[in-house]
Amino acid sequence: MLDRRFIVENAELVKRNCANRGARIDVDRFVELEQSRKARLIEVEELNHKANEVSKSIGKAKDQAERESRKEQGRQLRQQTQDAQAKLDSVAAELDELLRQIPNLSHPDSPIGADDKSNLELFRGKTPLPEFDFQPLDHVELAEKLDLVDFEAGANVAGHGFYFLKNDAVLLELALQRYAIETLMGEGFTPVTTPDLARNEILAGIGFIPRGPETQIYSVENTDLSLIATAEITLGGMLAGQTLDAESLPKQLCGISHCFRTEAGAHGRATRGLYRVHQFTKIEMFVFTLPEESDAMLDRLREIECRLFDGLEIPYRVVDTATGDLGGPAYRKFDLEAWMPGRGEFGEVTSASNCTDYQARRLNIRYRVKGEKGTRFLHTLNGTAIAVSRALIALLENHQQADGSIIIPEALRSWMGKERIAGWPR
RNA sequence: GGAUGGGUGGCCGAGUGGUCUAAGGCGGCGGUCUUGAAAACCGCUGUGGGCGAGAGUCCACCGGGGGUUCGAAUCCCUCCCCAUCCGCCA
Repeated sequence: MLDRRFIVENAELVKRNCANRGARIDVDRFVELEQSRKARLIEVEELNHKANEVSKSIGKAKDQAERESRKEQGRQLRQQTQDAQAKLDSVAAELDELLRQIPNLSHPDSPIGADDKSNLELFRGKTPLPEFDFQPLDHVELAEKLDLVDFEAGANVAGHGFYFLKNDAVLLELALQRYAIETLMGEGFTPVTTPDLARNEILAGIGFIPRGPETQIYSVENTDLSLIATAEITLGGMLAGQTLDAESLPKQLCGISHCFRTEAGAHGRATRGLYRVHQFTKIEMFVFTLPEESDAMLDRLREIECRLFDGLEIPYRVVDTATGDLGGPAYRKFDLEAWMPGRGEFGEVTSASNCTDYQARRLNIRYRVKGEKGTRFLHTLNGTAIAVSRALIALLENHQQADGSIIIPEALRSWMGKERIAGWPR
């Protein structure tokens, strides 16, 4: 969320930003409520002050009669305080509701537009689009012929959108994880495996809405826990409530987790195969930085993603995400979209965001500069290293051969233990 | 899951209803002394917020939330977390 005072002092800017992002928020109402909140806060503080004075005087009162009269005075003041506090609370609650809906500011270079149609292609990866001298198959057909994925069993066990990986697909998943982790460790990231569940409070701090008809989140009945949609949630939550020394930044984590998504309302749209599934494994980067370093760090995350996909020899394009497609927390977002021959189009495989202090303010993560008074909110960034299910699609479809085999890119061979998934006679 | 003991400032730790304005120590910062340093001594040293041009002043904060009371770190309820033991278990 944004700083309250900033919103009041920059109401026009915030309004314009909300419009660019397609967020319908009554910013004027917010400003009005914030002013009212301050007035009520002053009232409560003054009453508290008076009541504190009275309470202190009781201990020093000289006789019983005086004590009793002061007590009565105290009772009245406390009653008034309570009434004033109730008014303050109700204003604050409405204000907070609004505040949480206001999206982050946007980077001046982010393309302005209502949705992903306005996303701006920046450049392409090193690998050219494949040219097949045979009719290429999509990953679902390939997986079936090579016995790599069992969608039917997944559906029987857990429903549509679930699947079993089998045989070389399992080795590929492990190889992809190892490849990503080794690369990131080389970049100074600390590898972690994270819980696959988190408290709803943490989900909300990162910017997810755990309940409601539109939610992407599976929640666990009779608890305040949800299945995580990304390790961003747990990695960001790892330091919730903490104040770090500036010298300890940046803190770079990479987490392996499963990701669970209900995909509510997504039916009928790209639901074939592994593209839009309810569960997948993902290696995620998460970074806590100083504010002045977050822009450069976002570029770095994007570069790492490019290196990972160049290494996998998968063609992709890099996209600068339009304001209307940024979601709530992101200030700027770059996606990598891999070429997927089966779909005949590019499909999102990674996403890197600079969330500036938006998540840090919600999660109360601060830093302290040696010799300076007070603390400030740090910046958080996240980026996909490898989302296994979508990386699998791109790998299988781009590296398929005329004989039905799949060539394993050089970078994965040592982890995979082979250079080819054997095919079948076409 | 059950039992017991805990959670206090950057860290350790005292504090069981009213000068708590949270003792004391460690660490940190500044000073005295010294050629310099150490030691010793002296002083300062939390976070968030309100009002104020500022000096300053007020409010809140002792794991989170709620309650009792004129008054809560202290009493009550509840949740979370930590430690130890028991049970279950890969």
